[in-house]
Amino acid sequence: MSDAEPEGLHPSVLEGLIGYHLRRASSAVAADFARAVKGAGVRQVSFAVAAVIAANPGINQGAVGRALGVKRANMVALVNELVGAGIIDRRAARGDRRAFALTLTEEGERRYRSWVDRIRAHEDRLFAAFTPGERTILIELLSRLGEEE
Amino acid sequence: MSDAEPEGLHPSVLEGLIGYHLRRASSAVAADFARAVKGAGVRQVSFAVAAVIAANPGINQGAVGRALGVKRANMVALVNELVGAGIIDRRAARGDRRAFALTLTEEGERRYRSWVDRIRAHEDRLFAAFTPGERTILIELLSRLGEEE
DNA sequence: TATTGTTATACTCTATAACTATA
DNA sequence: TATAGTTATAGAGTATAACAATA
Repeated sequence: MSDAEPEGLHPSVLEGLIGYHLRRASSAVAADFARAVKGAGVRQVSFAVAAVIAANPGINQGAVGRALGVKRANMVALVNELVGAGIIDRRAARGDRRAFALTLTEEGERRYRSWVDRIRAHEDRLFAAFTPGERTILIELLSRLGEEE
Repeated sequence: MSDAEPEGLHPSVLEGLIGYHLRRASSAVAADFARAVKGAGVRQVSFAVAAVIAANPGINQGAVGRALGVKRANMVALVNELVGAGIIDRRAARGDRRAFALTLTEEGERRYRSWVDRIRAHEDRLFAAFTPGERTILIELLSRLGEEE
């Protein structure tokens, strides 16, 4: 059935562990994601940051980090990377002089949309053998796990 | 519904991407795994190695690595770690003088069983809100993804 | 006191390339 | 030529601690 034993090995305890399958699936999907956006100058995390900003213009770094489970210390390089690439704009936030308001630039909007297209194509390819119902169920089950942290 | 936006943010494209939910879920489960086995001297990967050896006594490193998607170069430290901890035994393989046959030691069998107990408890706790049917479906869907590599 | 953003740093994980000894 | 195991090393990814400015 499942093929964690490609050389005809005996199945192990791992077959019954959700964590094991999650680990394998997540790393396989991440590897295909990387192939899909190769040369586009974006990674899973930086795309996630761009997506949260796209949906919430003017949001600050800390809020993006909390939404994604990324530590504030690690947000710095991530935001610098996107600012440096001309994807996002970092302006002083009105009302809080400690914070920055993040928005996509015009160029960033275009790049972001092309990333979304590539990534949707990658998921459609990878999940071609899944029915729409199966995809929905998978997302529903996974989203019950990922939001605690 | 889903809570990737804990501060009342607008939902983003990420909500519809399986890869995103996989990433979050996998890292949340891995973090709980780490808490569950804290002090037991085992990690997700080393447990996986032990599990494959437990189910396939006499198997060699390369085969374990291929079964788990771990590069042979990285298997070395992993096997050394388990040998050093007295969990597994590394003997010359009969019939191939390049390879080693790996088995659990007696002590290793005991430790392995206690790890399995802890890990099953961790999964039962984490998936308490999942029905047995949901767990089965989740494993089934995930196992269609993780075995390519 | 708490929070925003920052720097510096360390630790883990994984990938690649080159080597040896056997097959 | 290919495979089993090894070494060395580099690059991600992520975590912690401490700091300045502001709330």
